[in-house]
Amino acid sequence: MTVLFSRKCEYALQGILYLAEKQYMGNISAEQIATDLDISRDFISKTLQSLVKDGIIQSHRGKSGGFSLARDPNSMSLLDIILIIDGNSVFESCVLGLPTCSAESPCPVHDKWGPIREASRKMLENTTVAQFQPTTGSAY
Amino acid sequence: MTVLFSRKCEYALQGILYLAEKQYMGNISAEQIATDLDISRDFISKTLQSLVKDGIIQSHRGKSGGFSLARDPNSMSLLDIILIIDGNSVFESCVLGLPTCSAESPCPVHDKWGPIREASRKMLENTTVAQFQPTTGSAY
DNA sequence: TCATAATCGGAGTATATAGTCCGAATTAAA
DNA sequence: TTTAATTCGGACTATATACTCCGATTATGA
Repeated sequence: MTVLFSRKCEYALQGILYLAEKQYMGNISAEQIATDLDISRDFISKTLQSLVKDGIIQSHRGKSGGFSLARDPNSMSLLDIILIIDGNSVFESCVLGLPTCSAESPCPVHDKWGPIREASRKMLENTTVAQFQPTTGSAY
Repeated sequence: MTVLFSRKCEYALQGILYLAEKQYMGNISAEQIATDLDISRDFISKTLQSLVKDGIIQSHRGKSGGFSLARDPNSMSLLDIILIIDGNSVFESCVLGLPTCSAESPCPVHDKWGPIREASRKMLENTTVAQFQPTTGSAY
């Protein structure tokens, strides 16, 4: 089971952080990414293709083609990626699954969960893709 | 989509907190619970049945039968229920889904996620079912 | 210009989770 | 002892997610 994000989102985050790490190498093939991350080639390929549509990464066909980052890593937070793929339901939904839970009619743990949810959101918002580029010292 | 727990687990938590709230009334029928929580009768029934097997709640068949808490609400934390139904993978798995992530070979957000994970765990551990009984002042 | 290496994209399969249906067993009370 | 109300339990269906397959398209470089 996943923790907070869908499997697709997990793979997307892994893929993007990997691309940031290898950005200086230019285009990276799906084959290469699949091998290094130990994910099926066809599946990571599909996931990355949808990120291309979202404008997060670039792709180039043909010989010496592959994937690379499309945006400035400094202005791309993990939260940005998560919102694009999973939406913000994880930051809005009741942790007990009560559809009626809100500030006005809170569920039994609403107030206790709020600060934790905010902390995770802030953490993901303040973590940029750039932090995983080799020059800033990553530990892949 | 769910936030942290499986849908089954969400329903179980809702059901147990509801039973704590109504404990003084004795057995509550699946019909009644389903109506009040707005869940399908058959489905909440199945979920509660498995909680009976786990020893968390009691059931009684026949006329005026129904479900009630089996344990002392003071010694039953939300964490206990979650561990029984979903296991502890949510507190152990890498938030990015990397199978190799650990303290020795941490993923890029491992250290940032750790404290948040611990905070949620503590919150759930320190929240007992008893806190939702009418005498202690609940807000259903 | 041709062979090769790569993404693209659509359609399909697999699996887990979610949810339903209904008859049998059980119990309380009239 | 009969009736009504309830859980029990097994089999079934639906749906979303995860994942695969493969031919078409595109680009590079010899």
